[in-house]
Amino acid sequence: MAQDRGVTPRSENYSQWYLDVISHGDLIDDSPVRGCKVLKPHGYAIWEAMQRDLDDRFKATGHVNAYFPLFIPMSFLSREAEHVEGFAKECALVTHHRLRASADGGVEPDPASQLEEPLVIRPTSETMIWHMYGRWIDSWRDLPILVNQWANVVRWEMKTRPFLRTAEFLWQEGHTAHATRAEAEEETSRMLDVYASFAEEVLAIPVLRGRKSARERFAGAVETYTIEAMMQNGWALQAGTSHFLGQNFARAFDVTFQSEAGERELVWATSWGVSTRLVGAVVMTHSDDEGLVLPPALAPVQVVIIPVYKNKDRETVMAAVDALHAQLEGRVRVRVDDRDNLRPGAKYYEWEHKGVPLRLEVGPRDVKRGAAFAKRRTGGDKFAIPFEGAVERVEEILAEVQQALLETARRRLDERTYAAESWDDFVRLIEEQPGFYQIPWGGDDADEDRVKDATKATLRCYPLKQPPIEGLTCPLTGKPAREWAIFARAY
RNA sequence: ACGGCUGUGGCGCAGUCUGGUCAGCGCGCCGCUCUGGGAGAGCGGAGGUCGCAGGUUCGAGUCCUGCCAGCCGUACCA
Repeated sequence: MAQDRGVTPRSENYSQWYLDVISHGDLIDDSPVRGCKVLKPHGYAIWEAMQRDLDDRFKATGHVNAYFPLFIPMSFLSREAEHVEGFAKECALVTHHRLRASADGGVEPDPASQLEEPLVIRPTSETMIWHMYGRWIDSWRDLPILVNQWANVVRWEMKTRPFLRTAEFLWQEGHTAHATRAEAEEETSRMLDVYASFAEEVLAIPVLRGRKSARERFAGAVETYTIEAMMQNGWALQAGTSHFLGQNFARAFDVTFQSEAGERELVWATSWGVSTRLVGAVVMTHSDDEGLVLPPALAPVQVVIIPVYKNKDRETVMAAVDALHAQLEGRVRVRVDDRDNLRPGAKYYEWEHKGVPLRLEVGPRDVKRGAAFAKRRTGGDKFAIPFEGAVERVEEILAEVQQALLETARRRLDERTYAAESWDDFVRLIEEQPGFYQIPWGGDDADEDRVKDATKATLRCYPLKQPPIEGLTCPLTGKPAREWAIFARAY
């Protein structure tokens, strides 16, 4: 079934391409539970690599990790009015704590074990954490609290897509408490910058920093800041958010502190998070019609060495492979594929599908001339890398590939950021030419809804970098322009 | 959640309309041999209560009902 081994081309069916890349890359498997996926070792390794790098960045900015419970008393969710409205529709509940044998031979909840108050499986942890912060915060000397947690959360989504939207997902959520508004605002912006530089430096995904409109803002936040990435089909993907929560949660959970001046004041809050959705962002940003492409800085395996030999050459080839492996190990993430039941060609395809940035082939001819035969995952002809000094050359190549991926993605973001002259113009263009539309926006919430109803495009953000807008008129509403806004179709 | 389509060994499918050698094909998998620079070949094997539960019938993969899951579209959302 040679024809079934490939990936559906992007041009033919972009959604199917995405699913094919993930399945050929061996990242995920279906689970028996609706909307829940299994992260297979290669998929999880990508998330682990993200975790490691992000965790270092959080620590470097003064944060510490902690862990809060999965179960939240249902009454907590109702404390903050907007928050409950935002999440009520997608909460899973635990109502019993015991099963018993049922008449049909199976099991059923034991009615006697019904909980007095159902527990919500956390869709996010603001409520639990602010309940706890109430116990921890007494004086200005207890502040700031800069805590992050790595956790799973559950949001009962109707429509799921691997990595981009699943019922259960892995993420980190930072929750900080501050004595002043300015300090909390500064934290919000600092963490947005952490996300943006992580996305660009490690994931090779250029992002647009912006502020969410009221309609798109996190339920319970005063302001939500976002990094928006552009996928290869021109759709936007919210890749991370940082929220200025004001005093909303402090008020809801009655968290006050005594200031230096001796006054009782409400605590200021932020929260910020990124999730396994970022794996989907990487897949969609860099992969091609051959399959997965991983940026070297993120790739669990950066270099794979494939021995090529006839039986009579086995020993000499393997000696050279082992020497090369020893040279690279510790400097780059390298793996030797010495499986004897596959021919080299089959291995090439497999590792290409898994997104490994660089492949080194070592056969009798290579041993003779003292160089490995190399191939970049991202294209170009095969080329020789002399065994001597190979590790430096390999590191150079990985750095080049990393850079090239970022540049390609950045070019796409730039080239596909458009303007629209009028409502009709916009409605037509967003369909024919998906991308980011930079609009001098003058509309209100209702106008925003009208755009969405007509085009499915949403106001992704108000970019933090705002060109002058004085005197411009909003092409979509005819009203005086207030602020530049990005509109796009989004995941 | 709504509408359309789909569910048959691990994967991709044929068979369903017209109920009765209809449990089949390709790939993959296991064993051996020859092989080995882009998905190798030969020979020999293993593997399926036909998504689940009821119903109609002498007889159900095939017909009926319900449920579950997946895909596409729509609505909602990180």
